[in-house]
Amino acid sequence: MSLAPDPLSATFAALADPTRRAILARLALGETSAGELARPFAMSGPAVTKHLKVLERAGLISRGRNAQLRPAKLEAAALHAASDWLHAYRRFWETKFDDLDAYLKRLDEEGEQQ
Amino acid sequence: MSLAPDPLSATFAALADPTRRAILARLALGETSAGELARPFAMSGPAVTKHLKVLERAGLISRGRNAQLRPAKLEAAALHAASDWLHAYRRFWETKFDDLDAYLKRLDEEGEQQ
DNA sequence: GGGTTAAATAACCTATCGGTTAAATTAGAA
DNA sequence: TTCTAATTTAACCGATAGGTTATTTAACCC
Repeated sequence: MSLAPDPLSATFAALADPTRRAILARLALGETSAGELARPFAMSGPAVTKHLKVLERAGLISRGRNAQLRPAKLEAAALHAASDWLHAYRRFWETKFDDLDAYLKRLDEEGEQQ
Repeated sequence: MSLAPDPLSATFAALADPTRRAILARLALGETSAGELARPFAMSGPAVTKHLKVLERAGLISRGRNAQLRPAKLEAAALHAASDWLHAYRRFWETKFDDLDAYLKRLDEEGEQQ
């Protein structure tokens, strides 16, 4: 069994996967079953089960029970904690936008990547 | 070489490590060298170099040059993008807090009736 | 009970992560 | 040039991540 990381690390790690972010986006529209969540992805059922487990351990979702279905529901507290952490840096990017030199350099570097 | 993930995934993955978040917190106070960043951690130099590389590939920092030193500097744009993503869910947890607020208010009013 | 459907578990595979030590690089100082 | 300091690169290691297929469990329906 893996050692439990701190909650914030677990949250950011859970968000670091586009499939999981898509699942959260879907759940923001309302709770739904694992099968329904799996449908849009070219991915096996067990893979989705694993993603849901990661999200659950990060506190980002909770699971319910409705006959054979195990609906997943968005739990926003962990998102809130992640947002709070980032918020501490907001001051930083708001005050640094007048750094034209860094801006142009970044644009140039991004251009080279493609 | 690893396949480049999408930028948002790279950012969240970079934030999913307490050492790297501590590095960013230090850099929010001002740019500094790799050695200075390594000092508070019980960790070898190469390990810090790797963390800095992860942060750099995520666009969260940039590196400079000052003699033998390679000062790292916080780059806030990627943090901004991550914050924007989370912001889309703000409505969700704020609604929940509104619900809680209304619930407490209702409890209070019901209490007054008795 | 027997069949069907939804989901989870088990076992496995490959790639990436986070660390190590040892060697190479880069730049200044004597 | 030679020495020294800061950092990176190379090579390696064990653990974790993200996927697969096959099997099992859970709950409903007849």
